[in-house]
Amino acid sequence: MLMINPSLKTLINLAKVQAVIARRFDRLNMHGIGFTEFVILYLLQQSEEGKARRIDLADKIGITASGITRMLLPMEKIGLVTREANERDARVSYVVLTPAGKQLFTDAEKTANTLALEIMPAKESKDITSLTNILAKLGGNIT
Amino acid sequence: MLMINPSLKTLINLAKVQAVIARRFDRLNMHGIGFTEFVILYLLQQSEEGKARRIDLADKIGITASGITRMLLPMEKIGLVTREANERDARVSYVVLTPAGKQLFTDAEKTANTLALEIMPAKESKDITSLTNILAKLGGNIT
DNA sequence: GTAAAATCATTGAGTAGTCAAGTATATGTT
DNA sequence: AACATATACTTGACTACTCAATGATTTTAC
Repeated sequence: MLMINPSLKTLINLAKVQAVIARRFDRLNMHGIGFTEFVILYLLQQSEEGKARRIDLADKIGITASGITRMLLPMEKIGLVTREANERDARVSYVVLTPAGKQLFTDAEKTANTLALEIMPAKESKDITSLTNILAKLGGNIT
Repeated sequence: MLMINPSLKTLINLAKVQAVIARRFDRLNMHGIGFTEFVILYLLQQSEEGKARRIDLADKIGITASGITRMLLPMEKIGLVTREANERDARVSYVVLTPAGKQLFTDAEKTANTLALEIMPAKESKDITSLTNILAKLGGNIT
């Protein structure tokens, strides 16, 4: 029985915990969207102008450029976001939050908050702070 | 700009960090296996008899029964694991680690350990302990 | 000012899962 | 003993990504 180091063991548990949590969120099926889509709406809503470059969204949520293209396709189709060109750089295509997208986020946010508190109750604030700090060191920089 | 609660924000960062780490592990392409397959080999190797029920493996790594069936198929095909019946319960089919599977784990473990230490250096032992404890509360019970 | 290198986004092909439904067996209830 | 419920696993159909390659544009270096 080979031993593995504590770092690796921790990363294995991180993967497990995340898998279970992700499934719980996705099963909520919040107003028709999944967890990643919810995070995209959150980031757009939270940005100054309600828009962002595709590559920046991808980096923030930790998926690839290809992944963001594919996630956004159905979201554009159902009208949660639209496309906008950048006048100074023709390579860039902004993702813009629509009023419908903003409204859906507002609704979904309530459901998501409830589940999040079920998983990590506010009274565990020490753990929440501690976890946030560790995740920040690991690249979790979403504010 | 709607605020979301700290618990939810933490879970969003957890998802991001995990996505990035998972991709790093999978890109290693450790001797032909991915991260989840590595964890399956680890759990089998670490078990008393080098075998486990499918459902128990699934629960431990946080995927569904369906998911474990699909993960194991190619692993059986390349001979890392085999199947064994349970005499007392015909519903059960054990997953058994083969010598080839054990050998591959031994090799892959070195690569995985190195990357894990790159992500969470051993000198951050306080963080590792702290993260392990928090993950344990969230259901991360792999030892 | 042109060539080389970098960046942004998309596409084709594939993988690692999901859920819902189904099969087989076992267990609990009366 | 019979019937209902629960458990273990698999399958069909799907989703949410991945990588590698490509096209288009911009930036950098000479």
